[in-house]
Amino acid sequence: MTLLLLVRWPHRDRTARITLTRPLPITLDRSSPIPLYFQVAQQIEALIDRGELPPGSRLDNEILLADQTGLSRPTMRQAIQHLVDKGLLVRKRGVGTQVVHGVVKRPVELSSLYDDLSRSNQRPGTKVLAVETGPCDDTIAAALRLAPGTEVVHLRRLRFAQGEPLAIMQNWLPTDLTELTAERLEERGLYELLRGVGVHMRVANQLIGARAATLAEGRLLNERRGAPLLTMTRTTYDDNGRAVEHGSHVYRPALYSFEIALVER
Amino acid sequence: MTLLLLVRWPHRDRTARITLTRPLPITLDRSSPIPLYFQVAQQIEALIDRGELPPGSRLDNEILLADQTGLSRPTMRQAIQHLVDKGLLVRKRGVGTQVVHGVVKRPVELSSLYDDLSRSNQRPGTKVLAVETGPCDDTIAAALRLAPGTEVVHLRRLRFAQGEPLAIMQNWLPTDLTELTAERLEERGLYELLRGVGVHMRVANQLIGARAATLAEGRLLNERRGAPLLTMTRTTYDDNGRAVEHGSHVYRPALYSFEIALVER
DNA sequence: TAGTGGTCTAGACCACATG
DNA sequence: ATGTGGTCTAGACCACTAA
Repeated sequence: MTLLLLVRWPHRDRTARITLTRPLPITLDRSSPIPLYFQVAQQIEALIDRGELPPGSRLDNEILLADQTGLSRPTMRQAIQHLVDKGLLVRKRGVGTQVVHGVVKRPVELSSLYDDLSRSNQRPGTKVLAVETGPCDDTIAAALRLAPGTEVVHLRRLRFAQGEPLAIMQNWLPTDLTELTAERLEERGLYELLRGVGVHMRVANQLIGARAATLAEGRLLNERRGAPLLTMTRTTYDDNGRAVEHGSHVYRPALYSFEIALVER
Repeated sequence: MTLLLLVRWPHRDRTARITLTRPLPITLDRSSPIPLYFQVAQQIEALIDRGELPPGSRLDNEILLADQTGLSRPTMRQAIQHLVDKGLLVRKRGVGTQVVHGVVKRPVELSSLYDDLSRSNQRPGTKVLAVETGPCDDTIAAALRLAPGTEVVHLRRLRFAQGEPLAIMQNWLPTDLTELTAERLEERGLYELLRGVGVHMRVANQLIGARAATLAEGRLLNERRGAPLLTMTRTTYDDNGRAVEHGSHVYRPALYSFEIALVER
């Protein structure tokens, strides 16, 4: 019977439905400041990570899950939607919710605006090449939504990972955010410093491309002139919608790449 | 007074609060199959596009907006959250909701899994270099979650934009999805063909990098050997969580780059 | 202190997929 | 016909921000 179906609708999922015999072991702490939906999402994610919810396995439906945990349906729904947005679950109306296949590697958080390299292998090193304040040119002014010629801070840093040069990072920021010194920048990432002074970064637009290394870039990165480099320019906005940072970075592609999860909503 | 504040908390938004004098002109069609929250989101987005809600302007609070439109607060909230997820709005508890600064360019839809190049300038052309069926190697098998040696379809295409070669695209797909022919692939994108036979793509993981062109790639792309190329490998999953496509593409960086919006949730 | 968004509840009706 | 997720309502309480 099943085989016949596969022949007639060959694009159907051919893996057997894996259904848990027991309800999900979710425990809630209603006195915690962590939202209930988030507690649920974290625990389901942990189950997926530990393989207790293998790829392709089906979750119970929303209403049943809500009953089992003692939550309302909208709250349980919010938890599940959170994991759908992260690319861990897939749902289809009339069918149900499944763990997505192919979770070898946790997709990089779309939501994280952390300094790109703080998650780089082991101790990332930083050498600050320049910290200067001066009038910005028209390009930077346009990116930061400032009047041309406004004073901005200009950073130029060289990043290392495991002793190897990894990236040249240039950034421009409004002068009034915080006092940036080479010492601080060599022990903490730029984003970490900004968060530490109360800047809440919310939205960023990134443009990722490639180009050949200049001679100067090659010297800094141990590459020859003309070697391919991965480039990223980015403007970041805070929770007031104000531009707080513009960056122009180049990476050695053998040591760094961008991993992105896309989700259809 | 305002100036004093700016001196004491200099990282605050220095733009004057722009508040609309009139309620948002939202009209609803309750008989439409389009969800109400989506109708609202579309109309607010249109207002932003037309400049009637300029960058930095503040929206009324959720409850007021819900009253004005005759919707419940959760529904209005869903509409606003939709635009926050798209990077158009920014909200802060205790403060309100604003249009984000810097909307020169509509960020590319994170949600869209459309064929990368169908949005490329004007008439994109395609030359199909190969359409073959055969056993896959271990790399492809792992990417598509198939047993090694399973038969798969292998595509190799050259993309043009305005007559210029733009990208070499290789893709591998399970054989049971649809019948792919060179003719079909030259008039429609791969994703469009897949959607046309009922495949609903939901999640994709992309890895973006760079490397030097090989001699063969250079010949196809009008580049010299060693020229920098932008690379993207991707695996796409459907609404059953099944891998439906794996791609490995190289792009000429002068003609193509990736634009991405990141949103902190 | 007042105003905002963040979270949560307990229902309801509907569209869609499946058998 | 049944079961699923998608949408919607009308409230409620809380945490955070700003004045």
